[in-house]
Amino acid sequence: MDYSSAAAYDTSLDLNTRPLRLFDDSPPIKKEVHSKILMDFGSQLSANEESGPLVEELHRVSAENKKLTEMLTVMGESYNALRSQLLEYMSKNPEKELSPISKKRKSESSNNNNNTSANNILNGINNGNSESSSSDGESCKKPREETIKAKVYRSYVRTEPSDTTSLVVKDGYQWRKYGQKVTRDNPCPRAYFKCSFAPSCPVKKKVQRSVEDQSILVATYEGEHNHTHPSQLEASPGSNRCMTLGTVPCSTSLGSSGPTITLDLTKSKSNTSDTKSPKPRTETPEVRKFLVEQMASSLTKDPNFTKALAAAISGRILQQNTY
DNA sequence: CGAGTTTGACCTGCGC
DNA sequence: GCGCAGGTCAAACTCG
Repeated sequence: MDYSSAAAYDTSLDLNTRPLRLFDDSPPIKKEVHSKILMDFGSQLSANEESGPLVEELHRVSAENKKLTEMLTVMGESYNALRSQLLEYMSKNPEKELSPISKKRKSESSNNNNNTSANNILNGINNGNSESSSSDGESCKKPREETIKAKVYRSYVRTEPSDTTSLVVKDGYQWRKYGQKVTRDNPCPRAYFKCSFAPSCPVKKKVQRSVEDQSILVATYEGEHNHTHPSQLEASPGSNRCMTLGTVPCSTSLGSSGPTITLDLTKSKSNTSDTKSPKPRTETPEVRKFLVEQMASSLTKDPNFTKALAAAISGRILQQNTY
């Protein structure tokens, strides 16, 4: 694959890390790397061949990328402001709901669309790629199981639009499907999975296509895994690989449906460490910086991620060429 | 043959 | 109490 040609395009994968602004004070690694690639590529180009139009295109795309980055930064700041307002509000009014959600069970399915007004805003900013809902709307679920206290979070995975039947979200864990149901507010069936990696693992997963965009799979996880991540036990390379990037769980999959990179940004810490407290992030700037560095080094060192990145970039290039 | 999936039946909670 | 809807069970089925 010709990686260098990819650099002339917008290679910034929308991994949704910036909008979430988990690491506010972190150095803009992606931007630096990106512009370095662009610079290297640009100098190579001008030195090796007089491809003026290409250089022009390079500059144009570079400027566009910069503009988009700025927009993302602004969005991220808005998100942060809203988020802090929300947290502030919630800490002041812990007993109040943000919106008059009825005690109806339907809140579970409806929180796809109309959870809370504040969450709606956050989701909008977040673009719905990956979003935390640990302050979930499922708390009014039936109290039959102790999972009522289990953490609920959700991840969004974009799939090939043509693939409207598969309800498989590859997150590295082993899941056993135990049921499927068509729910009222979504014509697409919802699939129920249990973690089959460890027999005693209480984690359940519900996967359903989004009503608005059926190419998006909404995976709702309930509970916490009581075992280590399978990829940590068997680090065998394969078409699917899961890894934990520092503290950000992430999975990449290179299936026939194209590369999918899922950053589980709903968990800012590792599975084992965040089982207790869903409290807001309190990392110091130093910690954040460390996390970012760790994440970046994990990314650059992992050959599979490089592969996935290359595949994603080529996919994007093809996509752009069709416009 | 075992593991995983499918699917209809059943259970449970909630609103009326 | 009844009906509705979400969640779960388990027998039948499929696949490697």
